[in-house]
Amino acid sequence: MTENLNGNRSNCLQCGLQKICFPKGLFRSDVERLEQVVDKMPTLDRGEILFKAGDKFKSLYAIKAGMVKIYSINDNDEEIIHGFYLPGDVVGSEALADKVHIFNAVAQDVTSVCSIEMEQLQDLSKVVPNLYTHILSIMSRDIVDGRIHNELLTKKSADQRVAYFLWTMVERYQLRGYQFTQFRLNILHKEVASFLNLTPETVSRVMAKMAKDDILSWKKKEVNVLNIDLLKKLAL
Amino acid sequence: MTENLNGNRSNCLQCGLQKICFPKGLFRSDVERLEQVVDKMPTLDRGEILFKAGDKFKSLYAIKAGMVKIYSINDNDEEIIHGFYLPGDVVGSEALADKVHIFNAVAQDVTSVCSIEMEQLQDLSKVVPNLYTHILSIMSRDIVDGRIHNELLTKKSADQRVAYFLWTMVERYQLRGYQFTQFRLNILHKEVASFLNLTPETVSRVMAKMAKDDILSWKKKEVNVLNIDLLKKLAL
DNA sequence: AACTATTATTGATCTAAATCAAGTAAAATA
DNA sequence: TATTTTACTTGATTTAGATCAATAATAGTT
Repeated sequence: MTENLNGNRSNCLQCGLQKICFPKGLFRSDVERLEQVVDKMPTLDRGEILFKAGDKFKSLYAIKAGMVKIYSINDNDEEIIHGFYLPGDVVGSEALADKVHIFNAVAQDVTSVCSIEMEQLQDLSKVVPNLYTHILSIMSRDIVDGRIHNELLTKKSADQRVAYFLWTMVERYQLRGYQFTQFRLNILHKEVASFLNLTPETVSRVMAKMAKDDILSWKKKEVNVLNIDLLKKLAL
Repeated sequence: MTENLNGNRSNCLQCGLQKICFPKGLFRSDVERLEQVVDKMPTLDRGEILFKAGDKFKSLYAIKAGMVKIYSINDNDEEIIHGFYLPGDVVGSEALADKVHIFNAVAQDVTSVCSIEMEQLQDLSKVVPNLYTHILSIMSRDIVDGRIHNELLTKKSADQRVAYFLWTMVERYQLRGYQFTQFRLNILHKEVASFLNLTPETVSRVMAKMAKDDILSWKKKEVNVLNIDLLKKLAL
């Protein structure tokens, strides 16, 4: 195990995200060992880069606070957003095969991230085999999420896509114990549009309809959920 | 290591797919050990099920010959095809998190499959740590493939989607050392349509155009590539 | 506070591919 | 082989959401 001189050693045992994040399902003794290879990184401001396409892959990243957006740029210079990641989520695993990142990850908001160096993690896995099982789980979820998202984009109407996006954000914040009937969502319409394969105009029109129907309002980054049941019904 | 009484022990070292399939990148000694946990399954006929949504996950499957289609059924009873898998490809990893399959896998043609029981694989990984690295690679590729496919479905025209699909099939068969200017492709138009989020009518129209332009013909399951450069150009 | 640059809204028009329709061809079954 | 079913083809019409356009609101900067 290498010395950690500059990095800020994290404290998984104390962290409120234990039940959601990387230590999920590990024994207390294993989490104590895991801590040894997890570093807290300097806080990122909105727009700051966590990694970008072409960067060498060295670590997985667990979001501690804030939000991270994963995206690529296509031939048309369009930004294609593949996901928004919240506290407890782990990003970077798609680079494991080639050890090079092929997507970009930027802080969507003031964001704090723990880095888990892959080499150290693999060393530790020899002692804590559960760790590998856990990475496998995270990745299999990513595969499934990708396919579900595919289905959303290809089989659902604009109304359903926007409703589903908002409803899952509500669900995810709720799971993390946040206030979820009223929360800050620092995402632009054009980013939602990119994620859902719509135009900002269409997102705007759907939002207007939702506000009119007293389902949900989203003004100046503040989401107000007015009728969660109707939102869910629209989403599914 | 449990006894293997009924299964047909496979022979990875003799298999022509070594360079593509699961043993890729493993030492000869490791492949010898891997063989011990790989069983050849009875050949599947077209339409026969490898696993279906709801089945308990026990094994990963490596395709030895033929083709496997992975799909789900949505609320509208539509078949949503997530991928066609060729010899050397490994399927089933998306079930690792919950140990339950949520997609269906059926033989698209006469198909032969090797099964790799996950528990045995995990036992073996304690001795051959490279094995885990390899599963991780396979899964990270699946994640990336999903996102690339997403981009195909959302940003490309019907012409481009069909061209890309055919071109990748050509590439994949070529990689496997098959004849690729002329090959059997036992997939229905409506299946291509499902995979590419199009209608069979649109696929038919695109194919008609490609035949007219002497790029590629596909009649009675037989593909004839007439101009691979033009096909590639259309695809990218 | 004034200025500038983004972002969001709303309406009018357009378009790629879906849907509808009506046939032909191929494959499966008797 | 004849019959039935399933798959493919081609044309006419429709439609959801994109694009174009012209403000309005918001955020960032001097």
